[in-house]
Amino acid sequence: MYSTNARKTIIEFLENNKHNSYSSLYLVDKFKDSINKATIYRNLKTLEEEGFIHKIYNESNKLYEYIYADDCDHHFHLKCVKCGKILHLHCDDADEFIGHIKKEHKFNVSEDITTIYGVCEDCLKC
Amino acid sequence: MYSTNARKTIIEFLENNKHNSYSSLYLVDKFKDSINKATIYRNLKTLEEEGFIHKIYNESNKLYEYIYADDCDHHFHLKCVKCGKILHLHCDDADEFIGHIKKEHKFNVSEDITTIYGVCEDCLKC
DNA sequence: AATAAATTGCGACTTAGTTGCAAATTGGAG
DNA sequence: CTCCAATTTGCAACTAAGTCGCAATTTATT
Repeated sequence: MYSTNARKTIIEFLENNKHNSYSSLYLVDKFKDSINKATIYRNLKTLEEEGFIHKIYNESNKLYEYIYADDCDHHFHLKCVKCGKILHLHCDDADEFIGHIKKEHKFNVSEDITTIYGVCEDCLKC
Repeated sequence: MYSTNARKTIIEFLENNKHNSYSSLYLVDKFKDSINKATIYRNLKTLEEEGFIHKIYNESNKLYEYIYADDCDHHFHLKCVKCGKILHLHCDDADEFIGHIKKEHKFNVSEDITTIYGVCEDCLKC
């Protein structure tokens, strides 16, 4: 994977915003004057394939969203539907829950492609 | 809500296929000779607003999917990424897990808009 | 510096989903 | 049953996120 200006810009932005997810559209708009949208989409695709970022499923079902993959395997993501913030659920209770679903409901959960939606603490006050 | 032929056809189909989800595109194609696609989308929207069906989030992030809402509130849906089958997770362990997330992780989970992905028992054999 | 491979920009394209509008259908009041 | 307003439909044009082919540029290697 070559290190290009476009790629560096995208990675730098995502690295500096690990706690939120950023939709493809947000990135396309943010860098519209410096990086072509096809380039952004191609980079997001490559970065995901190489494991640098994770693609998650947007509740609007319209946009791709990405989070910087800081060792993002094997845990659920909690996404606040109000502010967009992502929480990484490292938690034994989650493992137990998954084990229970496997044993009692005969279903093998894939944490990595599942996003749990809800409202975070900060947004509950609003 | 008026009872029209188009609406009756769509409801009947969804009622007879409660165990799977059907994407908007599937319905558009299935009834392409008898119902205009705008009518299908408008009906899906109306039916969802009235609570007859649930819209869920497709892992491809490209298509709307719907399940017939047979008292579909307050539980997770498990969706098999291989066959598309939906399981309705009525389960105390889920409630405990949600309670734990609320208490320890300060996050209020919305079960109704969350779909848990994985592989079902049947597809595990393949 | 030369070269091959990877990447970019551009613009045209694809396609799921939406919208405006006139025509048709529905259901309730009289 | 008939009339009428409200709802729904079909159609075609539109929107917009994302993709693709290709020529031009950039990158890494020797």
